[in-house]
Amino acid sequence: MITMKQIAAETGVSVSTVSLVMNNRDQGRVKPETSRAIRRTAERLGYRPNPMARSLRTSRTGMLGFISEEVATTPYAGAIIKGAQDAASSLGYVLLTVSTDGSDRESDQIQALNRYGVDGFLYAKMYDQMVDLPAPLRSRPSVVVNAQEARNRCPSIAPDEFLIGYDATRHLIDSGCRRIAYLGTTQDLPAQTDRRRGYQAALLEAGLPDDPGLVCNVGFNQEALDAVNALMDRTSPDGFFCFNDSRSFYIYQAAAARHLSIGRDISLVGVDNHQVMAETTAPRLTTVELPHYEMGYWAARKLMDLIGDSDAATLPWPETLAPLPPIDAEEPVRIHCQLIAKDSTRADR
Amino acid sequence: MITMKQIAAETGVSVSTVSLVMNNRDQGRVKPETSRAIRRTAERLGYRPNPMARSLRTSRTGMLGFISEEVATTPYAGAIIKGAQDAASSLGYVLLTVSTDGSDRESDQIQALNRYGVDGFLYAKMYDQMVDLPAPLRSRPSVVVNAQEARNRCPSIAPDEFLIGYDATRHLIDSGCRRIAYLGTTQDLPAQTDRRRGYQAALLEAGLPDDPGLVCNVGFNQEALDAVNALMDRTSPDGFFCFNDSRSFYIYQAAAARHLSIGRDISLVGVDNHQVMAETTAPRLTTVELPHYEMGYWAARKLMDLIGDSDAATLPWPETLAPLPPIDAEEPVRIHCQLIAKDSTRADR
DNA sequence: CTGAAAGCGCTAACAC
DNA sequence: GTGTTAGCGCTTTCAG
Repeated sequence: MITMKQIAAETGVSVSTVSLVMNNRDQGRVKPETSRAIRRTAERLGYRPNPMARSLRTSRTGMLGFISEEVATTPYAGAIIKGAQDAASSLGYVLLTVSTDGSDRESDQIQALNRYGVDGFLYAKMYDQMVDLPAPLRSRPSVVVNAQEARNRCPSIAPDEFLIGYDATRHLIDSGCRRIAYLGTTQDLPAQTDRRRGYQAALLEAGLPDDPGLVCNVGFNQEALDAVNALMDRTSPDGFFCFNDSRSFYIYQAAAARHLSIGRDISLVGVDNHQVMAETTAPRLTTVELPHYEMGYWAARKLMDLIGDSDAATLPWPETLAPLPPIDAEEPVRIHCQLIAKDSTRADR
Repeated sequence: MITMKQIAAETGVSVSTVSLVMNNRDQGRVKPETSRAIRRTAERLGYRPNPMARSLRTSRTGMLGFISEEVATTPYAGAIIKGAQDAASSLGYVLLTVSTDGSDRESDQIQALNRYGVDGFLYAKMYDQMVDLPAPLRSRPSVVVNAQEARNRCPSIAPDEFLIGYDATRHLIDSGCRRIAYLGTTQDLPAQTDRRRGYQAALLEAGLPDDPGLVCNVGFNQEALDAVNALMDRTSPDGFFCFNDSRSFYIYQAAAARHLSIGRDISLVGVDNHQVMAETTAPRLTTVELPHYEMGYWAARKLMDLIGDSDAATLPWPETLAPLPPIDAEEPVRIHCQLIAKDSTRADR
């Protein structure tokens, strides 16, 4: 590791001058040619500042604390982390990650992050829910990811659940479906109620009846499969909007048993049903993507903004958020869901 | 943040004495009662050392760099991270994570980690493969996770692929299956060849014929499904060993179309088929778990050992690695696969 | 046994 | 314009 001292010696100036130049505080304070000389040797020697030493004076480390629960079980954490990571690293920040499964260890972990001097916190959840920001975070820059802060104590970013239901149903309608079933969950989640509201809104708007017999909320296993079988026998829908992967999977099984082909005989829009269909191609098989990457990205950007990093504003929004895809695609299409950002404009775009 | 200076002032001693005591270097150097007094005020004030300041002198930060590619797409990264995390945090270490998708950014990321002064590196891959440890890591303590270092430049930990095939097949045999199919992948992976060898070994050992007609390597989509359908029509196996999630899924579809029930009519052992069956319960539906968590844990432990932390030896091995489960379970069972650790005894146990 | 002093790499007043 | 100085929190000789 090469230090300012060495640059100073090499260039024949003092350390403070080097410091001024390296921090771009040399406007009108250091003679331009001195500046240039310093920059050149810094370049030549491959100087990189030592963040630790710097933090001792500035109490800013360039590290963001990333707190998430149950990282282990879901694929989504990775995507969120990656998004946050990308935003962070393009501004020279770095992520200090901890996962907290046992709830009591959470405050220990936060302690640890604080000792390491993180500049702020990303508090991520694995599914959209109401959360209380942990007390130790309330006095520090924090952003909630994939959830909503109950008392609006800090910015947060989460999927627009209503729009998910609306877009998915709309997509099925536009593909020609007329009897569209909603296969939801029996769990009491904001996502469940809001997506269903979106589903109904789309039906109404299209002048289609909102037939309660087409709504089916199921749990797991045989019981769920039985319910789906009953639904199909009773109402023979031509399109399905599925709450998640496992729900899509029941449709798959029921359809196979009836020798119905997804995409040919019936259409299906599932939320995040990546796993089930990762390697399947079929028309009229549609995935609503939960934009975990984008949420992570947005949150990190917002956090750096909160911290006071003026460069945060210059960060581009990742291009992956596209408008609704064409409906007649031969390949499975992906609907990118919108986000709701609290405390600022809608996802800032 | 409360500092040594404050403790010194409060106790009426000098900072250096406090330092000695807090680092447990006070044996026979500091009067026991002074030590006790210092410890008491430290306790009372809730003193925690500042790792940044310490690292300035010792050039040890207590941070481990975690490098992984394609974190975004797979659920496994999370599990590995969590394992590493848990091992690390129980010794007071913390994880600095970076993900490198673009290959050229990798060295930048490593640079960044180095500037932050990480004590060593975990280099994780998303599937078992041969890797070359990146050059900048070769001179630093490093451990390869879920892959094998081509030139044995550093310790590594990876699943025992042969044993996966053997255990899975053995499990099917023990459950009464006699015509066991292997549904593999057409990709050229070490996992594919080794698992298949294990499959054959188990058959031979049980005196069952190794019928090539029962081995079926497929790619994706309709083509794969067709192959599976053909396989079932041709040989009607009573048990399946599936390479991964998507392969299991094809069996599911083919079975449903024949009104066969997994668990009742046919048995299935799939590797890591968590996603497909996460919420399914059925007897004779078995998952071979790839112990990502354990690999992360082992690797972090090994790394801290490499770094020279003597406490690393005291870390317990996580209990989750259990022996083969009973075969007549009513619930789906999980087979925990064994690990192969290079450069030390087999997974240290 | 304990404290004074130097220094890790860097920043920020304040002189010159 | 540039250098001197002090100090962030901690460790580590070295005196006493």
